[in-house]
Amino acid sequence: MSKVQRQHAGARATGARKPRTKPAEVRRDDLMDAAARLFIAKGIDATTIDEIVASADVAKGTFYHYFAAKTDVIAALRDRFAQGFVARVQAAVDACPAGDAVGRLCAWTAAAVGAYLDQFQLHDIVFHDFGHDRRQSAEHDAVIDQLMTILAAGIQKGTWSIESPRSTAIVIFHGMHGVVDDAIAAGSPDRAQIIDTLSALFRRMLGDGTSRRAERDSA
Amino acid sequence: MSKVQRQHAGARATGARKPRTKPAEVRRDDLMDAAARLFIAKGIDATTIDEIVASADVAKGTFYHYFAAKTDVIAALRDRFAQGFVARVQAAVDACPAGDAVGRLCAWTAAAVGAYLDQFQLHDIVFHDFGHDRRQSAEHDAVIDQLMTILAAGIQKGTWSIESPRSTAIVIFHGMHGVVDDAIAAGSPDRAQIIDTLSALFRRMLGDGTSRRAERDSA
Amino acid sequence: MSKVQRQHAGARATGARKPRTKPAEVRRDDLMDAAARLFIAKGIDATTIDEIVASADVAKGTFYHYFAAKTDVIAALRDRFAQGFVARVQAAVDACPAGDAVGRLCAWTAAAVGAYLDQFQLHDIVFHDFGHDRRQSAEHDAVIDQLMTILAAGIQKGTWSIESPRSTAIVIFHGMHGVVDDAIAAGSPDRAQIIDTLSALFRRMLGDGTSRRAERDSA
Amino acid sequence: MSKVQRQHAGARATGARKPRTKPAEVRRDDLMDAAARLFIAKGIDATTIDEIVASADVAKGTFYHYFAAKTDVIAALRDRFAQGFVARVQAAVDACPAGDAVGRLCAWTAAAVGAYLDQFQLHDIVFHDFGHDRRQSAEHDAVIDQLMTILAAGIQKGTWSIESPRSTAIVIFHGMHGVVDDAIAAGSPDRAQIIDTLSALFRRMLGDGTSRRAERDSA
DNA sequence: AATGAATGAGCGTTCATTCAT
DNA sequence: CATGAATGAACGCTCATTCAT
Repeated sequence: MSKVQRQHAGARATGARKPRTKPAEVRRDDLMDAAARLFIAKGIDATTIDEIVASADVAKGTFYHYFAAKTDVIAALRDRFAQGFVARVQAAVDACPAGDAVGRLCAWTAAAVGAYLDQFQLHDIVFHDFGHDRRQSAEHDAVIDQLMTILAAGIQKGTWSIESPRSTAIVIFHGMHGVVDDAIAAGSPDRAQIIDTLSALFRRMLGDGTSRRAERDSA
Repeated sequence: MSKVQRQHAGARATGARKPRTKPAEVRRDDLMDAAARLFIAKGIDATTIDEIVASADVAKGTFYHYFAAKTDVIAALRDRFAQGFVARVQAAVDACPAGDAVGRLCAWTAAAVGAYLDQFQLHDIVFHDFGHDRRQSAEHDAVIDQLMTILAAGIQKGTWSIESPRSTAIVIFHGMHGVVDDAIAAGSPDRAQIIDTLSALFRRMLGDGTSRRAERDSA
Repeated sequence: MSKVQRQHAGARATGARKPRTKPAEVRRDDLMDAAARLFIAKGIDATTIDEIVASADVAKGTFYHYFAAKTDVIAALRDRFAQGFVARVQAAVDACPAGDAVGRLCAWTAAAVGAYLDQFQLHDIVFHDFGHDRRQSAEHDAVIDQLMTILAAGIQKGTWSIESPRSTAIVIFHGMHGVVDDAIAAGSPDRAQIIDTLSALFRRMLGDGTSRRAERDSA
Repeated sequence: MSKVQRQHAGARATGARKPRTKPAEVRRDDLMDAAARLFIAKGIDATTIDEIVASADVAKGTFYHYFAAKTDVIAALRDRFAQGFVARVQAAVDACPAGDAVGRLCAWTAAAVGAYLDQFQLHDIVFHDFGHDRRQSAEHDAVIDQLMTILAAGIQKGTWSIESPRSTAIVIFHGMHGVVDDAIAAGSPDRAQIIDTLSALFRRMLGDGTSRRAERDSA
């Protein structure tokens, strides 16, 4: 239906509207930051576009200049999150010598626990309605691949012997999520302890000779 | 065409409406079944009360006789699901001798994988918006307790030696979820293989002498 | 997106909301009447649902209880208009003896001019966006059929001889519309004169012996 | 994906944007052509300025260099259409000897049918929301005047005797529109036949001796 | 127990128009 | 001439919930 006739009585009336133009990237980030802040604080559904634009200090139309729909910001936030997570963990892993499979897995565990603990609120937001819940996702796949690469190196060196690297990687990733979630739910999570517990479990699951010997020795 | 015309055409044609009274339990289950069907088919938010009552063939007001709000059906569905899941798994576990910790864990794994595969769609629905995502939930706690009981028996018998039974239980539970999810996402899940893979991983993680010996023997 | 949480703070807050239930037909007509009034006064696009419900003194939701969308009222109004037009004209035609083809055509002309003059504003509204403008429509077809029936009777009796009854009927119908539109545009339309002028033109176009003889005589 | 990303990718890739200046008339016509194309394809209301400028390959602001508002393009399109229609028909009429009233009317009918069939889609667009629908318009008046001039010549020569030339002209014009519309709606319109049918009807309506004599002879 | 008409606050989205560059 | 980021008023529509019958 035609809206031509009544369009824009307002814009004309306001008068002093300076464009306050910013580089597109900055504007876009402003909007994403504002959205993330509000989504975490009150949830996605309870956050209105009006609140987002108010928080980013732009007009409503500007939001739709950068995002086609509300769901688009969520997707953008998800991409940003996933990229950051993988990059952060990878950096920690790469700080270990390429040959030290056990060290790299421990580094992965420590970095993943840390990154997840630092960002779990945003994580919950951006992965809440995505795809078939937690089945299938870019972040998920990237992390699983990351883990499988570490496992493959250890297997090749003979450090570990596992039949299904993919399933193992999945158990590690989801186990990590579960244990951290449990710690968050319980109250004040102790990072060092979570990392120790998980590292021990994972190394044992991988048939790590070191952990087995340690057990035997301590027995 | 307005909704009213259709409704009225029907009402008028029938003449005297019979009360069609059903036992409360049946009505309630009808509504829950209708809701579950629709929730799975189109998602919770996209399902309206109108659709639920239409599917259950009752009037709108009837819905509010049995549930105080839309969220109540979800909660009722969640309880029904959780009870069924735990009961089904427990039955399988109890089919193993009380002393056979390894057997009981394998039974748990097999039953949990089976139950989850059979119900994952409903699972996704009822746990989607619950609490802080997957942190904290009745089902979760019940299952973790169930697992911890199995682990405790094995630890006491000396079959397994683990430091953090709770974390171990969580890794098992979430690992199972993750691997099954991955199989669902991949296409046609092979139950037997999933169960074998998981059982092997879990036994190794528990420091199961049997699995270790098996490894050594095969080496 | 879920609106469950914020739903209906208002309904609860208002307190005293008496249902003021009316028979569905009456409510529906109230809404249609209010819509027609506003559509004529300010145009369809400029009329908001808010105005319609305010004018009909019901809540916004009530509108959507009876009509699925704004376009639905227009369609309902169109049906009501078309039925009324055809019925009114047919009644006038049927007041003439079945054998008097000329009389029936004159009756058609007079009644159509009258009905159109009485309702042209609503006519403009309801047929404005319909189909391919004025090509193809239920009302159009019904009226053309009505006219063709009259013509067919006259042809069979030998009163008229025309090759293309359909085209003739269309010229009559559209000619009538055009002349009445012109009279409306010009200012105060004189019904009797319009009817006389049109009747004379149409009878001549039909090769009406009467009109031809009249011409010859007056010559 | 946000619009901005796409836009920027393009803008950035191109680097220095060439001014791509065109003569004002050409730009204006480009915009009108783009608008006409889109209006016909999706309707006026459904066509946005964004789409028009995208189709004409200019920036949004450029549109407002040439037209003060969206309605202005429609008006410009209407003028262009009306001028073209009248000119085309007039040229055909003027190809007949000034004294041959019947020939000139036939020429008018043939040319009008042809022009309308060639342009009915644009016709529908530009006259859709104009004035009181089809009552009153520049094109309308110009065509009616054109027809009345032809009729006046025939009346003066004694070829025709009609009391209300204006009403007759209107019936001819609207009758033509109606019959062509009907043919369009019916499917593949046969121009020659439409023209023959209309010419016969119109000549009879005008009391054309030729057509009357032809009838008598064939009887 | 069952019905279904009525409610109404609220939100996402659209898009013509402006103007600094 | 040309650009395109920014504006913001306006509106259709949804749907959980109530309550008189």
